[in-house]
Amino acid sequence: MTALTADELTTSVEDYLKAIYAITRQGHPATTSEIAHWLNLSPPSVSGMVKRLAEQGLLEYQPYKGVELTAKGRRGALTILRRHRIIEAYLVERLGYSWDSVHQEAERLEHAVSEVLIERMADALGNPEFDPHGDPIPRPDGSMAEATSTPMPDIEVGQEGVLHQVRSNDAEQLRFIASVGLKPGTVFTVVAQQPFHGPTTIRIGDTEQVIGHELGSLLRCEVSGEQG
Amino acid sequence: MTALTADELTTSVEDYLKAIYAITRQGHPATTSEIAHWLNLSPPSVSGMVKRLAEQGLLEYQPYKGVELTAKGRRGALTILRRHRIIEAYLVERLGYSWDSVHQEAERLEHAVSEVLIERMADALGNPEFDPHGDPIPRPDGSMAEATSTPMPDIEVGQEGVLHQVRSNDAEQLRFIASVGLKPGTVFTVVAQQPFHGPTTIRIGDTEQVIGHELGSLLRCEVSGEQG
DNA sequence: TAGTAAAATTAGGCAACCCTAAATACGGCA
DNA sequence: TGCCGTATTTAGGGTTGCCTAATTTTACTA
Ligand SMILES: [Mn+2]
Ligand SMILES: [Mn+2]
Ligand SMILES: [Mn+2]
Ligand SMILES: [Mn+2]
Repeated sequence: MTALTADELTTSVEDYLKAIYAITRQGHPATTSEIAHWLNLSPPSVSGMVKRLAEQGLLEYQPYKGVELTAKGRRGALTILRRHRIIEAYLVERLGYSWDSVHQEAERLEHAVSEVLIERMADALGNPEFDPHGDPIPRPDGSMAEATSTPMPDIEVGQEGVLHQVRSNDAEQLRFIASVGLKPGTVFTVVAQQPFHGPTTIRIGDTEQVIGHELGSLLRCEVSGEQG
Repeated sequence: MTALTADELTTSVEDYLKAIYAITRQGHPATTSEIAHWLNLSPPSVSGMVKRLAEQGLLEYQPYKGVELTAKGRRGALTILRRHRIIEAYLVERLGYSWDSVHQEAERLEHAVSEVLIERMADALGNPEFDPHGDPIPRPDGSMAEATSTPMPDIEVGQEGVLHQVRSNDAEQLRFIASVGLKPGTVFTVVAQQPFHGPTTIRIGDTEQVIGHELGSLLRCEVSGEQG
């Protein structure tokens, strides 16, 4: 009776769905330890929860084989993702948050807002397609814009690029990226690229910055042309 | 260790503090059944929780005698009340909510917003002193404006009044009040007042409305003068 | 194909909260 | 003063979610 009627997901469940969605985006089922690591929980906690989620029909679970979301689970994940990203956009646009500080606030609010509030925020912003990190905002029907963009280290030396998307939720990483003058929309030129996963050197305006490969891979850019 | 460091209160605890604050405003300790009724819980649940809150130093509890908030508990209650009322004000001012529909949304959001967000919302609104229902918004230091105002049934026939405050959280009551054309700020004239807790008849613009005594008592007004 | 290290699950617990049923305390009245 | 109804607490349970320690499974390697 509860399972059929209650459409409400708990905060924990919503965060699990988001995590599993993010992990499985990479093309493989989410393993227990990946989920545990993502959510900062112990593997046994994940094992237990995953069983409950499977019972609720939110994911398919094969012991020792990892999990994948069902259509219902994916719908849930996309709903929360929409909430999260609209909240982030709203906080930045209307309440003066910096793009590298909104994530935490959204992480809590996403579980407390109503559908009505989300749609009002979206309307107030003109129904944006991307959040402040360049992540596409799922539409109410679950579809979303796909930003096909290039990791910064893959851009050839001499090319000019625009940073589109920062694929990180880590506050320290985001703060660091912001501190070197990068944010979605920033235009830069690749000055040098070390081989063997070495760092990328870029010029932003008249300052040069060196970005390690690990961080650089999270920066998704559009190549905007040759630079004399 | 947990009790001393962790300043975070759970959603439940925050709602208990608000309830107890509201009840004890009336001048007497809050009884178990009053709290249970206010929060829609069973008395045993309240008995149990109240013990936990006393251990956390949020209230003083004498079995069978009711509870009263400690200074710490009152601080907590006022913090949530500030959050709740600023959220209500923001939703009405900036996101097009009607004053009779914001309460529920605020009831959830109040537990999820950070101090930073609340202060940004308050700043965006110019640090208002009252929420959309006319309730005073506690300031960060815990002080608040005191609206000394008159219950509608106490206004003499022929007097003009301004509705200042609607002392109800009940969605149906609020909707009804809104439906007869009343909201904080509405000017009206008392046309008739039945004795023995009978209804009040008022004129708003050119329509007359009859308000029962129970509802009328929740409507706090300022008498603005004689009306020819 | 046996051996093993890593990954995952099971076992056993705990804290927060809520509930119903049963027992008990309180306060007013006869 | 003693009885009685009401308010309150205690007893006993349930769910969600998280944890550590122990066990089991898997997959890889020798
Ligand atoms: Mn979250
Ligand atoms: Mn984002
Ligand atoms: Mn609440
Ligand atoms: Mn209010």
